Amino acid sequence: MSTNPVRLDPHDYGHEDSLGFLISKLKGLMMQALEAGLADLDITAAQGVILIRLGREPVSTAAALCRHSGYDTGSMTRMIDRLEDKGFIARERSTEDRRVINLKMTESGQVIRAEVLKRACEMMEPRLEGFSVDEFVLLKSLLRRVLDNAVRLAPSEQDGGGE
Amino acid sequence: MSTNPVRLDPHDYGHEDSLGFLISKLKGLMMQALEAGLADLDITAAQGVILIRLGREPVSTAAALCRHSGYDTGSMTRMIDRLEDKGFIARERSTEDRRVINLKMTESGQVIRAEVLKRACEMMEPRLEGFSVDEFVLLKSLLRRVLDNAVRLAPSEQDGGGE
DNA sequence: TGGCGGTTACTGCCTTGACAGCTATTTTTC
DNA sequence: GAAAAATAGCTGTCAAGGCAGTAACCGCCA
Repeated sequence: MSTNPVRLDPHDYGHEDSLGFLISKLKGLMMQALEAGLADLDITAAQGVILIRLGREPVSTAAALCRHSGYDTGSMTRMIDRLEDKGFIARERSTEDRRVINLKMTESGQVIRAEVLKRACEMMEPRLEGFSVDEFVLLKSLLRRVLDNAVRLAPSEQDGGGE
Repeated sequence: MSTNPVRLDPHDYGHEDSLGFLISKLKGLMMQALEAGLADLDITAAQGVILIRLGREPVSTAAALCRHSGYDTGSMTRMIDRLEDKGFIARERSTEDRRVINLKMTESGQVIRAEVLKRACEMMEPRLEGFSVDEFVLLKSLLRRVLDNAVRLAPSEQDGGGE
């Protein structure tokens, strides 16, 4: 467990089969496809992802979204501005901790979120063509292990996902 | 092969174990780690990736880099400006096709590229802790299959990787 | 030969995310 | 209880990528 059998050779690394390339390219294509799928909703893929995340709990905060998404607080403030302008979420100052602003989804936000989620699945499914359920679960578990390593090695700001 | 056994339920999708989340988060952490690893070289992770790619062939063009990386041509022009300003690559108008500007790595560019590649491997290896070589190969092959689907489904601009 | 579509590279313009600095508030420490 | 540290959110500034539009150029086909 503590020894690592995978050795990377700089001479072979950095081409089209490197993990970094596969991950980067896949992320880009997925976001691009989601962007296109949401175009008629007047919402960007980045905004859709935040909506999906925000809707998982009844109330959340900007700081929690930052930890989860990797945005900094300044960027998140303006992201929330955009979603608030569109009427999908509402700010509400906390009475328990007056530093905190609780974020709640509006009714139209919940409607949009459900539609975004549906389209995200519709976007992803054809990209899993040829996969069995077992393979899909295996892929996710392998990625989870790399991600856990990456989180553990990151300088700080861990967020296991629960928050 | 043509039927897809993986069905995604919007009710379950979009959380911390969804493929989209895993890929996005991993990409972000990897780029962030590479960024930190290259800081003292006065080069960004994005620039390093372009250098790695560019160095794989003796001569390439901006358009080829665009197809490979997903950047648009405008962004690539300025990316090349930055790398040229730093003395890592040189522009040279093609005589065969006068629309084309061939990109060549300078000597210092090749030195930097080797160092970037070395540090990229050093960044990645600890993130593969706990993986056997077989598991690593398996992960990449699964990702390659999703990526191939994603490329096939993208509106256009395919680039199998060879070019 | 000359037009027409496609390609290459470049340039404004805009959006958006990162970084640093700030205020207000809470928590910790003495 | 007061000072110090930490946290939450906001603002200014900058860097960088996307999009649209442009000019030069190639290949094709009549």
